[in-house]
Amino acid sequence: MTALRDRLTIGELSARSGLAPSALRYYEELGLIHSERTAGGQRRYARAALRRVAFVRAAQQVGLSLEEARRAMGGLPQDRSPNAREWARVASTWQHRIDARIAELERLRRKLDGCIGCGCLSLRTCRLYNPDDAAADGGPGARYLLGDEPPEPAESAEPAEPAGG
Amino acid sequence: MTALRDRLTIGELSARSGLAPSALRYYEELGLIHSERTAGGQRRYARAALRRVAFVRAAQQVGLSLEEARRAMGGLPQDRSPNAREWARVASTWQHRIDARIAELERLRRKLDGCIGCGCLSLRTCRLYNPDDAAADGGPGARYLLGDEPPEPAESAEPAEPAGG
DNA sequence: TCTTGACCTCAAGCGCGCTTGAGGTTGCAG
DNA sequence: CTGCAACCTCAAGCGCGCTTGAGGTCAAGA
Repeated sequence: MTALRDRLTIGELSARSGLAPSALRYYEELGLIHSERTAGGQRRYARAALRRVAFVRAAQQVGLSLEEARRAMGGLPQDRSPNAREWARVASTWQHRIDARIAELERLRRKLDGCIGCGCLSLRTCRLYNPDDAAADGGPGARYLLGDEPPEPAESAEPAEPAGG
Repeated sequence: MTALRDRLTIGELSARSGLAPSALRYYEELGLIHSERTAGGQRRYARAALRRVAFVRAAQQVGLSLEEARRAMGGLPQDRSPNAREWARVASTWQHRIDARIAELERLRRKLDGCIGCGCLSLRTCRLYNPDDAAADGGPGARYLLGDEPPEPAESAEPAEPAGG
């Protein structure tokens, strides 16, 4: 097997990571992974590259761009296993990212839940469900289904009755 | 105020939704929202468009494409409030999406957690942390940090203790 | 040694989700 | 009626994350 040397060809890395060679070259161009070259100019990857690729994919799942992933991996060595400290630091950054993302989704979920369950299906009183006339607060970008809490109904153009749950 | 008619201009919808007019025109082109036109050809939106836009943005948060969002809103009327049944159906589709996404993230989180906490920081025994030598199973795309469970180390192509130094 | 598939570079292209710009029209306030 | 901001269409462009293709080289098995 060509695979038994301690360096991987791009084809091998591709097979193992599930990413196309073109994608790996692209990652390398962006500085996400690193390779050495044979005398003839072909890429050879250290095994650590496989972990880095996995990292990048996971990063994308959490919503990071490739550039952000690159920065996130700043503390990880290119061709060696990271030590505990390095790993812990990077991973903890992640936990926060992930937690934030989960919280965001749970907020969204609860809002949809509440909307169905709050008994306000008359569609006039539920500010979540029917926010049209209390909008334009909180500056551009306020969208209830996303992060923002509905504003107090103070200057709303429509009579709002608190949605009893 | 120009806003008090029951139809919104694109500028008003833009201000209230936080999206640029160009984005709204684009959404309309894709069939995500709908407008009527004045005699002169300018767009006028029903208030329901605001809800639809919020919906789209939320959909994007959950990871849907605009096309998927369009399909997801298939059950919602263009220019009036949806009824309970319509809403419930659409929203429940969402719950599943959101739940799946959350589960995915929690899986990822737990893996990172475990990696730090499992005591395997020798970096040789932890298959999550150091999966290089058990990879290439599960077909292309197997990446431990994502959804896949690490495979049993049985038929691995390599001796478990390479990587000298 | 020869063969052949895997590899190389460079440039262009694609799909998504918009934005920008040119060139022209509408509609409301004054 | 006039002025001017807001609107219109259409076409092109952008950033991201890759893929595709042309044209050529490398390296390992027979």
